[in-house]
Formats: sequence, C-alpha cells, structure tokens
Amino acid sequence: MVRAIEFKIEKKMPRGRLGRAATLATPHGIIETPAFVAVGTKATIKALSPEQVKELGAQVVLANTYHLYLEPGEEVVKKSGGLSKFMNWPGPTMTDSGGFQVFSLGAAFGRKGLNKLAKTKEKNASEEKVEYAVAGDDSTTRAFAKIDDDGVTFRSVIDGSEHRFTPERSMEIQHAIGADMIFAFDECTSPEAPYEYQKVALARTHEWAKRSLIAHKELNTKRLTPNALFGIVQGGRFADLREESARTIGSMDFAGFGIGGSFDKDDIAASVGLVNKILPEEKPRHLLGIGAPEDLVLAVENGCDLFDCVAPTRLARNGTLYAEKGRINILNAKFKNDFNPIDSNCACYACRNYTRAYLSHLFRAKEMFAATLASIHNLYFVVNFVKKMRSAILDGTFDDFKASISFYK
RNA sequence: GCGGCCGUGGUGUAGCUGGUCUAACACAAUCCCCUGUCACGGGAUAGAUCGUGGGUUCAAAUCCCAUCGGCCGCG
Repeated sequence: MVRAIEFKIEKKMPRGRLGRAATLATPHGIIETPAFVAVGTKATIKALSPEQVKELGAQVVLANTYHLYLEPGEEVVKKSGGLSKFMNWPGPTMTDSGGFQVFSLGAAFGRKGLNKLAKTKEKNASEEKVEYAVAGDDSTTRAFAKIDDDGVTFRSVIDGSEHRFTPERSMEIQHAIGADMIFAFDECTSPEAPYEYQKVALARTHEWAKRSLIAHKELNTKRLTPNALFGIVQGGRFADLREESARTIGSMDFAGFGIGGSFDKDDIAASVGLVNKILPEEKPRHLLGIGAPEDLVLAVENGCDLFDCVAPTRLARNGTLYAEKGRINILNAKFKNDFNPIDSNCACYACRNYTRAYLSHLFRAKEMFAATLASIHNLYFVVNFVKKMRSAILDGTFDDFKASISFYK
C-alpha cells in the first residue's frame, strides 16, 4: 500500500537532545518541520483567505471533525472533492477527531476560566474543590457532552440536537472530510480531573485508539490516496500515566502521534520530553493545542514537530498582538496616536503597511479588517517563530536562538 | 402670552402612586484575560447626589412652589 506520509529527519539536536528538523511529505505537499499548523476549525482560518494564509508562510491547515460534521455535514465536504478543494487550500491538511470537544463541551462547558493548562500554583486548591464527573454521572447533564466507554453523546452547539461520536464514527467522518492527516478519537480530560479519573479515561482512550486504527485501516483500503492516522497520547498531568500512554500508543501502528490533554503550565517541557523519549523517533509528533511562543520553544527542544493552536488567531481578533518584546493590547489608549508598525522588526503584510494607530482605530470602530490584519500579524509571528527554530536546529544555533528571545526567561 | 411635555454618570435611557436609590441598564471609557475555537469572546474598574433654589416630611430623583433651559401645540 502507498504510504500516506513520509517523514524524514534532516538533523537532530546534538548530545542526545530530542529536538529535530525534518520534512513531512503529504499528498498535498511537503511540510518542513518543526512547523506551526494554522487552525481552520470550520474549513476557514477566521478572517483570512487561503492566499493570505499561504503568503504569511503557513504550510498546513487543521480543521475540526465535530464542527464540519454539524455544519455543513461531512458529505458536503466529500462531494466537493475533500477538505482541500472545499476550502481552496491546496496544501496539506489535518482534521482533529472531535476528542477535544469531549472536554470543551463537557467538563469545560460554560466555564470560561477552564482550559487545558492548569496553573501549577492553583493545582491543589482546584483539586479539592471540584467534584469531577465520571462517565454516566448526572453532573455532566448540563454540559454538551456525555462520555461512556463506547463513545460520546454531544449536543450540537448550533441547535442543541443530540449526536453520537464513537471512534468508528469519527474515522468515517474524517475519511469523508478527507484531510491528509487525521487523529484518533480520544478523550481530552480536564486538568482538574484527579488521578483515578485520568486512569479510567486513559484506558478508554487507549481502547478507542485501537478501534480508531482498525476502522481507519478498513476505510483506507477503499481510498485511492490513503490518509495518515495519528494516535493520541494522553495521561493528563501525571508522569506515570503519560509514560504508560506513550508506550501503549507508541507501540501501535500509527503514522504519527499527537500529544494531547491537559498539562501543568510550568511542566509542559518535562511532560512532553518524557513522552517523546518513548515514542518512536522516526514518526512525526504533533503537540495538540499548544501555541504560546514560550511553550513552543520548550516543545521543539523536547522533540515535537507540529503544533496547532487557536491562540494566535483568537487573540488577534480580540486585540492582543504578538511582538518581539512581548504581546501588546492594541486597544490600550496609548496606541491611539502611535504611528509605528505593530512590531518594528516584523516583516508581515500588516506591519509593512499599517500603523498601530490605524489598527487601534479599526478595533475601536469594530471594523472587520481589524481581525484580518491582526490575524495576519499574529499567525505570521508564530509561524515564523517556529521556522526560526527549525533554521536554528539546522544551523546548530538553537541555544543562541533561545537565549536571544527577550520574552523568554 | 397661554397650555403641555421634558431636564438623572461621556451618550441614550430606567426609576418618578416618597423609604428596598449607599441611584439601575445599554453603549462609550480605562485595564486584564483567552493554548487540539461553544470564542469579532469573557471579566474587572472608574464615572451622575438625580437642571437650579426653596418647601412639605422622620425620610425626596420621586410630592409642592419658584426659576432656568429645551421641545411641542395654541395664539
């Protein structure tokens, strides 16, 4: 059978360190890694055209199974010729499995403060307070997702209707959507989940990985161009569970791996390093949902090849812009009359042509173009930040690069 | 000239058969947050003593009188 993707390591960081630069060949082109994946949940990078996404340097786009299944429906995407054709993005594509929505529509639903990163100092307090929902527990009733061992029952965030995802269903939908790289259906747990729950959830995710792989292989026999399935390592904030998960998922016949779930903010590097030491070196590793610049540095040097994160585009739409010296909130009063570019060292389209004062005006006036310019800038910043790390690995200057970053302590 | 309506934070309004108003809401303002998008989203803070003067009352943005300003109608 034709291989869906081809991963070639070009250079590894010296002295046994985990970071590496590689190329990842897909049916829609080659990705030079480490690379930041642009998030286009509903088959569009919000506020940007594919041409703009390409121009700012993004190589690959990630869409979401849950969202496209609900709207417009995976069959529409399939009939259009697949995700790449549907959204007019000619390059490589991925889809997430819907596993994250188990968390975002379940444990995290309606709780704006809760995300997959736990602040370490609050860890103990939150563990005491929260009674965590176990499968079948009534306390999940208010949420939009209910988990059982066979799968997840979601309610649509669009109209409240009920839908059922299982590993097999997720594979079917993802094959219909037709991205180059797809993910196993997993359970993304909350950072508040205690050890006992994580253990149960992990066993379930491993079982679902097995089922995803079987369903995927079956579906791939019917395809002209095969898809590549990535298995997802879980284990939350617990080192022993992370290692167990890396061993289990790593030994299965996946084309690559995702590292998912929740982390302690101060502990991402160690967690990821732990996992990547165990995962087979010759396959790509995608760190799911991580994208703050300071986290990316740690993830790259600990052996991750791909990243996706909504932060650059979401922050952009809300007025927070990345800059070399740290991020700025363009809505602050001091930028009303600031006629400098967002970041004077940035070469993006927005910085080459527009001022902070103009961005400030667009945001205050709630003009749509504000989101476009800000998204171009933030995505460019992060995509190129990761590209610089790739060059630094190839040149053997990674530590110099790391030392040169002013916002990174 | 007569009659009526209105005058509350930057803006627009609510409250006005008196006490629960140490005055509410929206927008604007100042600032913070956002990590596999429920997300052009979420949160915090500041800002009026209620046109002005007087009166009634234990108590008035709320009732009465006067006055100033605006609007409408009739002359």
